[in-house]
Amino acid sequence: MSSPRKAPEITVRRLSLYFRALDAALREGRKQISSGDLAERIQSSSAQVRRDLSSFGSFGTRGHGYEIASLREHLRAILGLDRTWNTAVVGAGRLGTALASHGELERQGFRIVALFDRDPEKIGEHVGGCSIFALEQLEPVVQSEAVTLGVITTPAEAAQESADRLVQAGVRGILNFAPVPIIVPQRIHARHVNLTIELEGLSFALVEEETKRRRLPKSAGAPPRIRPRP
Amino acid sequence: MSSPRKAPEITVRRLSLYFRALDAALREGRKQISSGDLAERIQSSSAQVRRDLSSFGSFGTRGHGYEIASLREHLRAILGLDRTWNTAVVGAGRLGTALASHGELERQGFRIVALFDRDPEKIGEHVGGCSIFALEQLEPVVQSEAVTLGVITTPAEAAQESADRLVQAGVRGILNFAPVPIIVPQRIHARHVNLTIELEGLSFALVEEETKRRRLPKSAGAPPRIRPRP
DNA sequence: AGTTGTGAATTGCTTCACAGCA
DNA sequence: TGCTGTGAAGCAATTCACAACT
Repeated sequence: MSSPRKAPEITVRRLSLYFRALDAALREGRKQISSGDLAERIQSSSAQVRRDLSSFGSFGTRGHGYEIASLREHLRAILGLDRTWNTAVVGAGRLGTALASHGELERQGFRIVALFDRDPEKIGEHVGGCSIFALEQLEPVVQSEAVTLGVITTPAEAAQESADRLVQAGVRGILNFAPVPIIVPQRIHARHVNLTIELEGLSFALVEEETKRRRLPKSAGAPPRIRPRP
Repeated sequence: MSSPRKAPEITVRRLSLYFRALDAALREGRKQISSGDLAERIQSSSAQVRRDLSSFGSFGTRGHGYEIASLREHLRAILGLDRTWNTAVVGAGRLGTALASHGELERQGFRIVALFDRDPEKIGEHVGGCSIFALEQLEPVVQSEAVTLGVITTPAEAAQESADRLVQAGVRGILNFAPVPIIVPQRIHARHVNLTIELEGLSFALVEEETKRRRLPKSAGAPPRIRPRP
């Protein structure tokens, strides 16, 4: 066991994956799991799994592996999923409403308590059990509902203003889906998800593959056909 | 300059950011840009920028920096954005339709040519200029429309089947938004975006911050008030 | 016998620092 | 002079490999 020092971003990302893999294993009726099995489920290595977990504590038993339910609870607590995070979404477009009606978030403790939009047409509508408010209501609602997380799904132009309002109102973390970076004070935790970038990763990989294939002129995907003897 | 060896994922991700930053600089009327300036725009370091770019070629001029328009074109080509990627979306729920009507994707060359859904009610509807087809139409449509990329926005249960169908039909890359990993053959490039994981990164950070604050009992956010002299 | 937790070795990524060139 | 491109150094993450424990 080691003391809970540091927290490399990428490790935390894997913790989330372990957490889901444990859920799956539990649903299969398993009780114990080895680092090797867990690794396989998230396409990693057993050494990686052990290293990741041991940096937060000593959760396994030598010779037996990890007790699934207990490890799952540990991860839940480490990830902060053992409490409810009241969350506000700014931008009630398709993406914003998709998130609001996305049961998975709710299930993990991210409770969407309000949507905000500039469009007066939308105000008062209900999506997935929560109301759409005018932007001007952001500060009072965030405060009365004790909102700690904000999600921005506005167009690029409105992203920074949305961030400013969220910060002003008192949220501590922001997830930004707008295709521009937002500037927030040091103390605020911000993350950025850009759907285009994910697709660009794929297009890069495909182009790279073509280039590679062109360089070494063997086997173009399909295995070399064996010419039938005459 | 070095030969275009390897391609670390994380570098490619930054190339996408540079690409967008160059767009912004261009809109501001700039013609040249230094590694330092570019770095600032994506919150990185000048050394990082130079290293990243130089691993794909020698695009700058010593003493002057990079010519924005030209560097942008290079990145566009490297990222494969100089062509059109016909893309199919499986799952015409809120997220799927959000993507289909998301102009940004189209603008970067990812043309959504079809949506597929299991629900007979939805079939024949139009979203953002493309039709919703029955799942059974996937293979013929993918082939007739020369689709190379697939996006999965179905519920978890349908994700693997969707992946199988896409692969079977001939796509080469898959972006998966379902909250379960999908298994695809080696030759297929797959990526995974999980909205919950992004939020979990934030909740982890907030919990960690609280823990840290509790350990060193000074300054809880607000600076220590200086007591007014009596 | 089987599997963890972890030092040590390794691999990969980032930053330093400066020669080389416009 | 100013800024790139890049070896070399430094740092971080991963993997190896094995002692420790059930």
